[in-house]
Amino acid sequence: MSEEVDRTGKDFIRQIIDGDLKSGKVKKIHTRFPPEPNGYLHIGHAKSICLNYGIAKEYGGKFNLRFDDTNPSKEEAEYVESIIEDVRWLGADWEDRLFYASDYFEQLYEWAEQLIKKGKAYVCDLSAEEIREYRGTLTEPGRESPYRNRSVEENLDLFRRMRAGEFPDGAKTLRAKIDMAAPNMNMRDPVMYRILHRKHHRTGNKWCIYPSYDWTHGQSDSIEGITHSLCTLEFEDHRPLYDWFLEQLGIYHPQQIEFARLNISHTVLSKRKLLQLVETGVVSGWDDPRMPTIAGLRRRGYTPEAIWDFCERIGVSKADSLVDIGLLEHCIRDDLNRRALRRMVVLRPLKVIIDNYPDDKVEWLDAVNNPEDESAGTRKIPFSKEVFIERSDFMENPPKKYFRLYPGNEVRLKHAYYITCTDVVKNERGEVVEVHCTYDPESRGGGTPDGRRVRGTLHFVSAKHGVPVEVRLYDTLFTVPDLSNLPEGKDFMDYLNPNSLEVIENALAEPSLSNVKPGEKFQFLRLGYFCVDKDTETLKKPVFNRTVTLKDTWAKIQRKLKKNGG
RNA sequence: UGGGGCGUAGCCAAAUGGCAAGGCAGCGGCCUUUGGAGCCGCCAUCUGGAGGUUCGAGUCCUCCCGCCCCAGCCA
Repeated sequence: MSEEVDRTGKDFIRQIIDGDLKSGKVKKIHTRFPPEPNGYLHIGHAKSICLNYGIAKEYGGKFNLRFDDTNPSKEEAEYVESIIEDVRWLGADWEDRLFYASDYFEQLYEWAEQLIKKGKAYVCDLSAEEIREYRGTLTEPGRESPYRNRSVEENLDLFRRMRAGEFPDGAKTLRAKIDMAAPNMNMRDPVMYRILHRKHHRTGNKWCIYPSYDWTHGQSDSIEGITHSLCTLEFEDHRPLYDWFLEQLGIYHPQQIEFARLNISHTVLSKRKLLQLVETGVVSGWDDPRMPTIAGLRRRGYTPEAIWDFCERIGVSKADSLVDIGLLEHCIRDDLNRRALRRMVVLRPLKVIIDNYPDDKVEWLDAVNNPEDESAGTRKIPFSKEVFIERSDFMENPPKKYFRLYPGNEVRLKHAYYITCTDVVKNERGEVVEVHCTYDPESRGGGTPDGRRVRGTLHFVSAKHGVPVEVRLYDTLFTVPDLSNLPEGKDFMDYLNPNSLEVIENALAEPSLSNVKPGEKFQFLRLGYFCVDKDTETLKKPVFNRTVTLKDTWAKIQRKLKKNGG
């Protein structure tokens, strides 16, 4: 205790921050999340948001949301709106500090003139292709542009005329004058401004030259007084360039720290690939419940709490990783287990007729809403002579360890009665269409005075009370875990999972589910967690998305039996 | 073959020269009116490899191997 910094268990970034605080390098922590509005946010961005906002909160500091909107040809207002919504939904609070890099265009322009005056930047007439040729390769140094030694006066004049719109797109660029032989490619006279006669979503037609990301990012952080600029690994070798700009300008210097971006198995996390999925119609949109976007996860039924939990569990480091999607699923199960109300829904109904139950009798039985939370209370569920059970809960010739309904076996209908299978009715194709049972009136509520045990408990829906609902079952978007390392000639689109969506249009739900609102979440007993989809309003019937299944021990046993030749 | 990073269990990830945390997955068992949840136990004689320094090395040194990123007027 005392002067030792306790770093145990903290990620390396927090350890650095602890050190900076202790040494007095910084007094208050200030972080930011700097998205480019050219697509929807995904779970990888959530990692960054949780890191940046989490740190600001833990250290009593501040957190900014800033759009890095330096490229009007890719960016749209729709994206800034969705991003704002998603960051807010995740619970990160930027208070009154919502900024745009485009807010700094004028300042950036002035700074550019400053560099020109110092002889550290020049207007270059080389075309894009020529710049590439002059840049050299990874192993050979580049050559200096023939325009590199223009006078300050000429550069200033040309740059001002670039701004004034005298030149067409691509005719000229403003470049930093650094070192064409630098082993770090980023230092080989990088482009600071390009001519782009394009309308910007915020500045409109005010500008026809736009600053590059490299020329914008570090200074934006500097302007905002960001103490720790957290970004992903690919910007590590841009850091010397940012340092160079900041030093030439003589302005406040934030500390950049890089961490590894998130990868998750069986999905892709790159805006380019996600855009492709959207544009090719493989998914219904950025918020398709199969998408790893924040909007998709939200529609799928994920909660901000589960996403935060996930981001905390995966940790932060500099090692490339591929996190098992099972961990994400664990997090949402863990959260929903505690808070989701239980309901009964039968996906693929099989009729059960209880022969010794009175024809027109209906009983309303008590059912616990959530065994994990007594305060969730109870509800009434109807029971009658004819009920539906899950087709998979009956087998005429069951394998070993099958505890569900089969001829002669007694099972419990959850919250209701014990029933015993007495007969099976089949159609001409030999398919079971109806099962006959008898019930034990003594077992009302699910237990008997004699205390005898039944191994199986089934969910059910009373036939005459069942409410038709649509249920959408999702699986992973891709069939292989690692989409970053595919065989020669294969593309990630070659591994799309044809069964990533299965729609069940005629499931039957208990009556309490007849009136639900989009976003509401439930556990359907023995099936999984489900979330009411927004289509509920347009389709005029309840539509549920399966967020995640329950853990399925029986499926595991089946797999084992199969493997052992059972 | 230039530069910048990274290698700890099936997957993440701690460790800061003192006897390899934790989580997910997996495997046993208990319990159960959800084959859910919960509970208990097991799961690295070993840190990419080889040498070296040290009483002591995942941590320090040397060499080697492997993987990722950089040649946009994208971010």
